[in-house]
Amino acid sequence: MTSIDRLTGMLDVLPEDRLYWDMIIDKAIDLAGRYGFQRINVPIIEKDELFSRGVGEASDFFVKKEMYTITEEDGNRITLRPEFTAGIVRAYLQNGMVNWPQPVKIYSIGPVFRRERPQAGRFREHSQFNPEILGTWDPAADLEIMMLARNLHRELGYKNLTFQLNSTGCPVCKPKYVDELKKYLSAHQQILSDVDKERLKRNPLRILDSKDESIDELIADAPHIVDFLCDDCATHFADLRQYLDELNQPYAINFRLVRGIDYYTKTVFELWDKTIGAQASLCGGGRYDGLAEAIGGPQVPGVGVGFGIERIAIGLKKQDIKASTELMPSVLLIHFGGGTKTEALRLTYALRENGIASRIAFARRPRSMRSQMREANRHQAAFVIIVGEDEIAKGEVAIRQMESGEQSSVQSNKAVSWISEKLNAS
RNA sequence: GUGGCCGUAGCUCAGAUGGUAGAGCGUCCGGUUGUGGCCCGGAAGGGCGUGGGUUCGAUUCCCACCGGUCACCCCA
Repeated sequence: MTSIDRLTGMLDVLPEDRLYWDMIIDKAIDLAGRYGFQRINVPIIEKDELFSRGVGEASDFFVKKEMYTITEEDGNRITLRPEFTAGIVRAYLQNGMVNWPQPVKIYSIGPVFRRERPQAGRFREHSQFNPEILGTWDPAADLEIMMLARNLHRELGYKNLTFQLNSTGCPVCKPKYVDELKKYLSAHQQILSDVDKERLKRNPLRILDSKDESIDELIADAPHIVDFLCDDCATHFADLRQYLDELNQPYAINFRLVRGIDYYTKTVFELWDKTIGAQASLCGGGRYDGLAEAIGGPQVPGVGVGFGIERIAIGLKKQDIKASTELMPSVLLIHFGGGTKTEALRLTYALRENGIASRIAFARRPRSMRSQMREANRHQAAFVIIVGEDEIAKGEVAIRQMESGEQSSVQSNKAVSWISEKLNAS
């Protein structure tokens, strides 16, 4: 009985689930490599300003106090990262990656923290795989990020995923659109829910993805961002769509797709799996051409995506996709204390040095053979090596193959090679 | 931050119109001399989420709080 519990919204990932994590992360690393990305680590904690200026003080991370921020004794405010991109862009600037061959393609994997109320598929600590392409305006970079997103899921076994794609414009064209939208929605304010009325004041764009179905028609008739894009944004969007079409990659234009982080420009997209619950977004990303400037650097265009590892794992399980549970064949060393224990220990380490998974039956005082055999069975040992007094007297050990029950006497100093041969043969 | 549902052993769950709790699984030990998976026996493990209130007495009634879960919000 533990008296101290896990913090709200935190997760213990047990061995069974960890298999899914390994599968997802292995695939992410594999794909990132094939796409030419290099892995970096960035700190879990950054200065508060990185996120207030990067993510944007108008975003809900700030207004709803969803970040874990602590004020140090000297007054510095430091924050547990609520997302990856700002830190990666900061690292790009600080480490002079502007002088590397462009674009720079890097990714990071690790936890991020947001103090939200937990829900199906939503946790206060969650882990992300986060690739970014920095230093190019080419919409083919947007395509590459989207292809990486889709293919990661595809190669993991996901079926029937479609992209939700939209453009969110840029500082040139977006404000005009927001004005128009606000005007339109204000004129119909009376049919908005209280929540949406609140959003109308704070962030009218968010009404587009309101879950209030009674305003679906209202929104369908609302001004569309695509009709307001400036030439630059419109061309970018058209080019990206052309690439997707030419590569036969299906996607759904979703003009109601808006993202909560302020730094996005032009392309925004998500990949959904509705079976997870209300939190359907497996990954979300887009372009952020103004972020580097916002945190004090030169203008560096960028595009990236964040994958929620927990959500992908949940989705895989719901689709009955199994993570590999194959165990390395292993050996259990059985002994009866005294000299037999010493010999068993010696053999255990010798086996391990030779690449054979092995474990010794732990016991402060000698345990019965039956008990130790049961342990071998429970741990699904492939072999048991019995080191008893009789065997030691003859310089031998008894080796039992658990599945067949076949048992042989082997010279002690040949035990490791005997098992190696058996393993190689099978 | 708001709302619905839930809160009995590690897990899945029983339980009494209020008299201080059980099962299955799991774990550990054992079933004659050093041998597993089946079977059998035994043990450990819970002041029934926490704190108040009502009562002679509450795990069972009431309230609050905490936690879990789902949804809103927001997001991966």
